[in-house]
Amino acid sequence: MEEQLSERGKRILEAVIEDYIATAEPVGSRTITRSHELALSPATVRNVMADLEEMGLLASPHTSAGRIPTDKAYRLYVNSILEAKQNLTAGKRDEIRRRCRMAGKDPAEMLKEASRLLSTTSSYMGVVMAPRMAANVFHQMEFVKLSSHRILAILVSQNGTVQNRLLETEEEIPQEDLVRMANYLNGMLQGLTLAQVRERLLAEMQSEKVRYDSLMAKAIALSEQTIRTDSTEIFLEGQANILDQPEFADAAKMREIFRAFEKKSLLLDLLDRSMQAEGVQIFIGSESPLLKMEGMSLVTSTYLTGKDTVGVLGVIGPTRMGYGRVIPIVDYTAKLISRLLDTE
Amino acid sequence: MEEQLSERGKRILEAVIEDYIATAEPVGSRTITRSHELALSPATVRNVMADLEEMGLLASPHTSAGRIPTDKAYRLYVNSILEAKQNLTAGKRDEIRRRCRMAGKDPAEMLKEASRLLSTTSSYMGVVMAPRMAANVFHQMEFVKLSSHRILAILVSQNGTVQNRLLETEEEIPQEDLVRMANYLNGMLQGLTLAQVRERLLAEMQSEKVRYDSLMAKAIALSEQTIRTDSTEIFLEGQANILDQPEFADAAKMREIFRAFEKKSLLLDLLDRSMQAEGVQIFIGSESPLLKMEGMSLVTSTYLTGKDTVGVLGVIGPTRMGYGRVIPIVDYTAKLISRLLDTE
DNA sequence: TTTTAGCACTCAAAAAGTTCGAGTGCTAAA
DNA sequence: TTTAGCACTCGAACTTTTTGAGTGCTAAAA
Repeated sequence: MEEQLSERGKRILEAVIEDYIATAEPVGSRTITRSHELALSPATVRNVMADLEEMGLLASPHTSAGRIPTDKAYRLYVNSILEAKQNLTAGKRDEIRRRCRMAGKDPAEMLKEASRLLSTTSSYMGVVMAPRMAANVFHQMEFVKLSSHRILAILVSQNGTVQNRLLETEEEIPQEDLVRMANYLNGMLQGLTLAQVRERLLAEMQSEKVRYDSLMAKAIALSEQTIRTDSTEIFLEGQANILDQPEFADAAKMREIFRAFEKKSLLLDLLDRSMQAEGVQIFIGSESPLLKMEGMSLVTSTYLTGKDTVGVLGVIGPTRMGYGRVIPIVDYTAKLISRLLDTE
Repeated sequence: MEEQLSERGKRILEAVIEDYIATAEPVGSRTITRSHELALSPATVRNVMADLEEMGLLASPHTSAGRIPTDKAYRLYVNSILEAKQNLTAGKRDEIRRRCRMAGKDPAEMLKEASRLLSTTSSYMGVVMAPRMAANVFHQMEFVKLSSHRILAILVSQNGTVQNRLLETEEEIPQEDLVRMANYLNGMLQGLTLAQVRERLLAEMQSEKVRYDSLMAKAIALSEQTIRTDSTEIFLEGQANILDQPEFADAAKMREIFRAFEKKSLLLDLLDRSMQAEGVQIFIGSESPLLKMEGMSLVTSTYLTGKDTVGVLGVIGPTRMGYGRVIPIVDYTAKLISRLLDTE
């Protein structure tokens, strides 16, 4: 804080971070002079490291161990990476593309595959938050009669998402009425988001003209029932990957983490927050409000359909994560998903 | 083997198993005389235990530790439990019923909830294998036109399962043709299982009469595309529960287990096998062909719709599992699910 | 002024050594 | 056939010792 970070300090800090990322062991002055050619003696490095420690960028677990980067140091490091946007190798890019394509057209399927993909390519956990149902744009609605009192309502959104709901009706509704209802609704709701659709339906239910037309009243009641869901889905894959991280080797820690992720609501908060801003975002350990996230970081990026940010995806790993490797993966995957969702 | 198991031997074996289940520690002669009133001295118990060891029912980790039951002993124990069918407390039964009801009508949703339920009530892992899609009975099929070249095909099975598939067509098919196609198919396929449907469609594609009717040819081709899935879904819940089991406390073991369950195919084999016979079945540790199952047991029961066994559900836990508690849970849940699926 | 060599010091982790006690098997008496 | 008694075993837990990577400081070299 007090003093400005010198060029040399920066170099050494980077070296510490990189070594620590690679080994998960506190790194000492000796190690650094060997692995990064800095043309400096360990003693000098020690002096600099002491300064860095004072600035709150390094910490020593105990006197006679090496030092480890603090969250603040990671932040600095990550910011410098974000500036110098790296690119993926062509191979990686191809792999990602290929696997996303494979998943087919169903958006949910595709997002799940993306999550799996993020986890395998990063070797941490992959996470994808599906677009809020309410943000989807209405495309079409159909009612299919299954038996005298059971109707299957089908709601198709413009991005290709399909929702079904089985409805039980009091009285039998003839097939041709169902068709008329669908036509009427399709005309009325064209191009609205599902959130708007909902509002519209509720308004409509109050209106005079509907009171006198029991068929329309029914139609509206039915569609209101159909649309009454807004749980946001989260795909979390590759949890087993974090078992390989040495920092979580002990059983108690592991348990804590698994328990934390079992409740997806915590994760949801975090992802929601990263949807506020566009593009790649990074939460490092203590920066996150999620208590149990101690020792973990989250790299996310938003994805869009058209011009609207609709969802967010990313990678969760230890704070000591290969950011340089992970950031481009997340970035590229988000862009790809945006493109794939858009062509629909 | 050699010698027949005496009544007293049986009592003592049971005592060892129960203590071991409760504590996960090797149990010694002393402990047993205290916790189960057998009116025997430790020395006598020791003698009997030595016999049991010779019969391959007990094993000692080392000379100066107590003894632990072998898989063979568990088998014996479990068989005697199975005979003396225990019942659940009314409270537990109510809870299970309540939670299953809550899940609503969608079969997939219900099975997932059942899996979660099995995991929380047993405090091990819950697993449910959904009915093979192919075993479902065809009820109805509809085609909904989304845009000029995109059709949404909807397949409804008699148990209420709905499948959608987006199809792209070369040429535009008018809405009324789609309706005719659906009618034709619905007539033809009524009451067949999806497996039979598939066969029928393939046969039909060859037949003369279809060759000359391009509309029918199209219909059949489309529906064939729709039905072309047969992945069996498995719901596995409560994995975090096994982290609490002391036998899996060390990190390496945990990792192994999580990795094993990540590939659901292994589990699928095992569940498939337990579908061969009806009712509650138990696989104990080494009896299972699944290598990684070392130290784990599986309690399953089949569930039915009508008279046909369609799926299997159960609990996976350590070999040292509270069988007496788990077996009735699994049994009751399977019966309940059968009933709920049936009323549809 | 900055860098480096030298040195005493620290402290966790690994290795080696102790102690403790639950549990065993055997023998001989009840 | 059962039990009391006893010597013996051996892992778990605790202590002690050793080791070595790493540190901070000082004083000499650049």
